[in-house]
Amino acid sequence: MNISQNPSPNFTYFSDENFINPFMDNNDFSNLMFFDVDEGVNNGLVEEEISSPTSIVSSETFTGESGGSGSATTLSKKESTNRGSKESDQTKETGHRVAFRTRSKIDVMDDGFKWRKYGKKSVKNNINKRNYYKCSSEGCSVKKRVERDGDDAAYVITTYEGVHNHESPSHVYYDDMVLSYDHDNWNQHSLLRS
DNA sequence: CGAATTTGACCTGCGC
DNA sequence: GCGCAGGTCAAATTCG
Repeated sequence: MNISQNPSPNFTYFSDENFINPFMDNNDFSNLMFFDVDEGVNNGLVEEEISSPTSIVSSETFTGESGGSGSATTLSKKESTNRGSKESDQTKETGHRVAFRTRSKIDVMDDGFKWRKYGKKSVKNNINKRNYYKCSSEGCSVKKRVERDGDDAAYVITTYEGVHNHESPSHVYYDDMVLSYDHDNWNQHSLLRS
């Protein structure tokens, strides 16, 4: 498998035209989009701005600060689904989720992190299979889902869950973009940029 | 031969 | 309570 994708949930990358895409050969990021995966509300698929290049919809932390509107609720519900004590604690700390859709010829993009595939499933409303990956780095429980858009197979929807507790093995592309990233201000960043 | 992937089974939550 | 859907596990298989 290929070392995969991106957005180390430490992201800050993909900042508009400044984003240096390592896989430009296979992807058309003119339609890259970020989704606020506040599932249940809009299913993460914010169908808008397709015409505007690299529109960042939003990205939020799930670490339910009491101020959060709906996402906190969603998260706690999620957490309860964790089996027993397995990774619930970890998930709490890394309850960070981001989804984005890219127009790509390949399913799995190389984001510098190493992922191990642990599942594959066909989902409703999508003839394509959804693939499940975990960060293969020891102690890092970040997960990723990758699926082709059911409406337009030219697009790949990637969802990251959690935050890497380590740096990207190939910390190359977005070096200076990531360094100053501050979780708590990510929203502001995206809002400002957009 | 060890590591990674595949894939069917199993588990859990949710809606009816 | 039941069935469906999504997510994860783990044995079998494939790959380097």
